[in-house]
Amino acid sequence: MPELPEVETIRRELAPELKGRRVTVARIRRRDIVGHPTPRALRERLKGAAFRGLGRKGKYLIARLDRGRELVFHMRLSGHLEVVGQDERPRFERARFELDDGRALSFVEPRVLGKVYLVEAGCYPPALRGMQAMGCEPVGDGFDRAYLADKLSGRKASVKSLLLDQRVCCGVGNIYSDEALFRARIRPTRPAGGLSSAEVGRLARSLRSVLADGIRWCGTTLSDGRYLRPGTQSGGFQRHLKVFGRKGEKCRRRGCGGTVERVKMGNRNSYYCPRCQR
DNA sequence: CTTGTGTCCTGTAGGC
DNA sequence: TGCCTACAGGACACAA
Repeated sequence: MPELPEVETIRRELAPELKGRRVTVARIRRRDIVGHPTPRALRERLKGAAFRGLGRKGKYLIARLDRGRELVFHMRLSGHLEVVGQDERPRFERARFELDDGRALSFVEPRVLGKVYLVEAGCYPPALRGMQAMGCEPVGDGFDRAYLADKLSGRKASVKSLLLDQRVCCGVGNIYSDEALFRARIRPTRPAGGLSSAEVGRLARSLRSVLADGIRWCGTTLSDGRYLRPGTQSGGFQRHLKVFGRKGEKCRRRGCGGTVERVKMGNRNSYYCPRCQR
């Protein structure tokens, strides 16, 4: 499930491949993969488009094109991007952008929940309003205790559910929110507004550090292999997970001896150590 | 406005 | 062996 560190890794590894390239032909294998405009309009407008750079906002990957346009990708749960040779066609390829060097950018998304959008920069359609409403990035400027306190204060919802809210912590998903809460020693079920100032400070710092570590290790590839880097290598952060996916296993904090538990909140799982996290 | 729930989608794991 | 169900989960629509 690509979250901020995974999308950032894709951005860094794809950028040199796309530099100076043009799209010759866009092929849409599954219509539902196109979020805006229509598959036909996207195909027509993309013909000959040149890549100018690769950016990222939260979990969105943004390819800047010529004439002020942007090709925006969202991987959702299982998407990934890779540059492949002419004759290579990855399984679950949903869209393919042939490049002028004979290779192709392939958008692979087994579950077809991901989307690709072609838009005018700064003029986003309703389908992308989530991207505009996004809050501060935990890896960027302005994400500190004061910012987080403002977002969490007075809220009765669980701190976990608010960390997943992209208007609060853009780029954070299920894995990194659980890991950040572990580092901050806070239970995911705690009402957000009930955190002390010190806890909010710890949480802000933990989010920054866990995402930075995720980027350093090129993201998290779970045993299901849902996330892969553009060269189809695995990330490395799964080796550093303290709680996520470790239900029933021993807490990794030295001298703790607790057992990781899993709670279902809404329809998603949260993992935590009941001894370390209060 | 806030909060919780259901839905999208499809491959895979696990049960029987 | 093979079928069937539950599950994964980010974002959003919608209800209370």
